[in-house]
Amino acid sequence: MHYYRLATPEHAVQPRIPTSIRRHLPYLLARAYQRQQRLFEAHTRDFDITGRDYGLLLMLESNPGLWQSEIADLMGLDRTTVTYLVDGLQKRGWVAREPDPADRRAHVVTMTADGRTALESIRPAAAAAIDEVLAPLDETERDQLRALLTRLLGH
Amino acid sequence: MHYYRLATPEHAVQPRIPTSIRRHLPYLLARAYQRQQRLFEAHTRDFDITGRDYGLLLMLESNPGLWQSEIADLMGLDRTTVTYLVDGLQKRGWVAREPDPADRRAHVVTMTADGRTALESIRPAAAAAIDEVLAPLDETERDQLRALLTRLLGH
DNA sequence: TATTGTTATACTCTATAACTATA
DNA sequence: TATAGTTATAGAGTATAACAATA
Repeated sequence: MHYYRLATPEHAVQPRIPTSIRRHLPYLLARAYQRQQRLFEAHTRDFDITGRDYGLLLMLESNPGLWQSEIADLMGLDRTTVTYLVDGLQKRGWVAREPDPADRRAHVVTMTADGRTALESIRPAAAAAIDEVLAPLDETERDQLRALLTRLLGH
Repeated sequence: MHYYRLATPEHAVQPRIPTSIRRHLPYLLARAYQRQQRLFEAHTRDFDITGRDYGLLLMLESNPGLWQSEIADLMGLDRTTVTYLVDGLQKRGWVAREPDPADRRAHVVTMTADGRTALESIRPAAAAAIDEVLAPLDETERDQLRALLTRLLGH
């Protein structure tokens, strides 16, 4: 890319991200997230799923019967966005909504058998994506990153 | 929120993010990025700017006269997305496009005087946002996070 | 009155494809 | 032929406001 500029003395200096920006944590965080998103997409191209869909399935796996408002809290999303998200998974037959007998305003969301099957088939691809994202870090560094991000989030 | 559930024995267990997810790096990265985005928005509400706009202005500050294709490379974006991004900043009068005399296919993007003024007025709010995001970490931890994310990105 | 969820709607961001102008 | 940029267009994701059902 930009061969002409590189070959031309006046333009021989390739534009670079200045150190002030390369050391800027918001920039690093945004680029890391961007890379993670793209690698997840690349690895799960054969499955009709996004990273967030996958995250919600994991959430439901360990926490069956969540209310949509609870999903909104747990994922930091608006109620209407959760409606949209659950709609999509329900159309694929991966989750079901049932009214909560204890509070009929609320709908309880659970994974279906098809959802569990889909989750199992996607899991290896998701794991491969994570492996590629984290490839530059050894186990100790991954633990450090986990600890730092956990502190950052106040968890 | 969910007062009824909390007050009811059957529902006394508040739904929690399971440890398996709380320790999941993709989840932590996504939440950290989400938090950063929202705090930037909250702090810069008085200015008509997004985090990415701000990042591009910083990029142009230290690298005046970038081609749009170079911006695309540096920010990991598609050419058409850069057109859209530069359009927005140009409408606000913060950047200007000029054809590069050395290669008239390309447009050179520079900050205007108004752009520099805007950047200076926004900088304190952006800094406050970053301070709030990073508040849980001391200087040593910030350096560690910088180093780990830099390695993650292969920079 | 407050809360859960839905719907209608609109806006932002992103990318693909087809184009133009230059190289 | 290949590259830089634009335009038209479409799709994802997000949110606000108004609403219905229930508490």
